Amino acid sequence: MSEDKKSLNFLEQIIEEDLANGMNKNNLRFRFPPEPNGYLHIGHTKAIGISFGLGEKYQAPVNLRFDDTNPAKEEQEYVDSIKRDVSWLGYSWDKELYSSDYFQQLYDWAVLMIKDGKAYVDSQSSDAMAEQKGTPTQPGVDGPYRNRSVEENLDLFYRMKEGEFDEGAHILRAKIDMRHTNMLMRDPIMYRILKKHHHRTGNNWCIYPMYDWTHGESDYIEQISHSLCSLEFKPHRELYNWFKHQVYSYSKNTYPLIPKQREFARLNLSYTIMSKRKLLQLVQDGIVKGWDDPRMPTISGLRRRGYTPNSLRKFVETAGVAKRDNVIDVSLLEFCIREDLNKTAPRVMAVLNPVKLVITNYPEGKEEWLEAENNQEDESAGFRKVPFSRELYIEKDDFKEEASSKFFRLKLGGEVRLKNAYIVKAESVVKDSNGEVTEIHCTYSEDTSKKVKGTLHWVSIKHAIKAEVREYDRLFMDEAPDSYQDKDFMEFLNPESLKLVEAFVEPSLQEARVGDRFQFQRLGYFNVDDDSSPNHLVFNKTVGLRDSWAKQKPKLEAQKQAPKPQQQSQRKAIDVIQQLGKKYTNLPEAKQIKVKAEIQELANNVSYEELAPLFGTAAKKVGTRIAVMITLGVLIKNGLQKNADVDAFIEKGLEDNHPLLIAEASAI
RNA sequence: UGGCCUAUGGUGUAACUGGCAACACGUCUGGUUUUGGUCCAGAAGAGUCUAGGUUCGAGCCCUAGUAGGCCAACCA
Repeated sequence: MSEDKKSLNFLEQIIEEDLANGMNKNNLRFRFPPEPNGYLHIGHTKAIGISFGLGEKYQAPVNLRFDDTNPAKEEQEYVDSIKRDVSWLGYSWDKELYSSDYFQQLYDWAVLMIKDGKAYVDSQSSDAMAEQKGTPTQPGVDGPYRNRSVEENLDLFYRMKEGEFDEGAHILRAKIDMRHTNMLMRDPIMYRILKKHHHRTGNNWCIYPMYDWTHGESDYIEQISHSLCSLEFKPHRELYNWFKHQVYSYSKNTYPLIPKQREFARLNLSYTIMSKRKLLQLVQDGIVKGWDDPRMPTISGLRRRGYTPNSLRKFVETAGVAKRDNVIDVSLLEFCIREDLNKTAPRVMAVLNPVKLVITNYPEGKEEWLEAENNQEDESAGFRKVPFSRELYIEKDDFKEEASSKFFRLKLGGEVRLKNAYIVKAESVVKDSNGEVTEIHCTYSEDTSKKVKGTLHWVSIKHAIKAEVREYDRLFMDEAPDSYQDKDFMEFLNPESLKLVEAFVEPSLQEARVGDRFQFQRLGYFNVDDDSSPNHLVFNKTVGLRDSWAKQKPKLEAQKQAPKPQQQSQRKAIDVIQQLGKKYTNLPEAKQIKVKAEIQELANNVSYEELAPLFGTAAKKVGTRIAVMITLGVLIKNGLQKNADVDAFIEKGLEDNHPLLIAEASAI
């Protein structure tokens, strides 16, 4: 019964408020309005999660509406991919709609606005209009066509629609205010002439409505209650409302509800770019193999990479919703997919970088099929058999001739457990002419009860299947590749974002089908790529396992190199005092006394020069000021001469209203 | 020279609408473990951008400043 009340994000709070103020819950309705001019990416997943998530939370319908008002850029391919991605994420829309469905209604309203003197046809060049528009800091001026008669406007607009004019000859503008502080309100364009084929309306129209004139009205027609979009549309809200009020005055009987636009910060991911234009460039320049290349931050790319819908939904949910710019660390994304796959992915063994291991006391020709647990996190996953024989592959990294006790893996004379099999002891190695280890000779023991520190994965050479493994690294080497004004994001491309590996996998993987996900034990999560076929298996590395050994290694090496800068000079006394001071006022009295003694002790190692800057500590940081006061007391006791700064600081302390500070000040 | 928005540990979000800052990721310890994974236990890390003000009391309210973002496409 204990509904753990999670705190609401600001959008949910707005909705709760509206509900509390009398809005009928049945009137709640949301929409996700992509433009079909590219593939959806992880950033869209946030927008999708917000609107569809709200729909689920309030059991309200959510429309999928394609904002298709620019025939020059939009294509059916993108419509299809978007629908596929949204469904794959596990959301279902109420209606599939298109802004282009509303072209006639929009046209009719525009005519009414012309009649009301709220819109006019402008016939200047775009340069001239840009000139008159002014700048963010300078007001615009009225253009020469602003006061055309209603008749003339009506006539010209009609003829625009009939195709009598060339592109660019005329446009329809709303008549608002050329001096408005919001540039968007300076007579925004409503229609332009575009003699292009539209993916849905064909050649029916040669005038197309602009975003601002279309988007809000589409919301209105669909009676969307809350129209949620990203922050860069905040300035548009004023215009959104202006247009809405015009059409409301024409159609309030048909469409009684007025939608409300609210804006949230879009999602940014470290080491990736999110701009559709730039992603398109990666595709067109052949940097990646397509929109669904597993290195792409597109939903289709992540899907192919092996990400699950759950992990993506969890990710955007965990990232949260607010209004400040943010950059989310990729480690959170990786955490989410590991968390999901850990519970569900069957474990198998695969060796990516093999070295041969020969068990000299295991009979040649013998083979055993040993029992292996599929997933210790999931009892229902059951068991499978894996073949064992005299000659195996293990990872090169798992063997060293000599190593410290921190190295839990195999070394000469050392013992290690082979996962699901026996314990082996390395006896000798065979090397090639370069000194590279080509074979490790071991002996095995059938006593598997012994405690050994390390466990290795392996495959039987005779039974192993060759497979192609594609290992991915981040596409960009900079945390924010498109944040530089003087550098192009392409400069940061990681030349090693894709590594092809010929791997050996256990024979059970013969049955693996495209899309199947596995954990290659001790390595990471992998899925079967679309390119895979039964006689040529292809795996993508979705993400590696957490690897605290990889983190440990550089440290150990660093330790070896630097012979320790002996007893790293401890923190300076003044810093410790400052830190103790911070919490001083929060401590129980007994502890305060102890801390005070500690400060006094430390104060003996503080110079006046170190202390003086702290006299300027902000008034409300009382704790710090008390600590400084105590320290000052010790310095004076040790013979420091008071000066004007000291007196001023003591004076200020006496005037304070915190009793502890006053006490310390007057003690001096 | 303008308008709008934002500011809380390294990162992201909270703080029941004014009661001495919580959660997740990340980092670090230790334990368990036939994955150096998982799991378990714990730690470090923020006086909430700055300065004033209101208040018994401010991360929340007010004022000013600072920093960052957005705004001049016949794109969405």
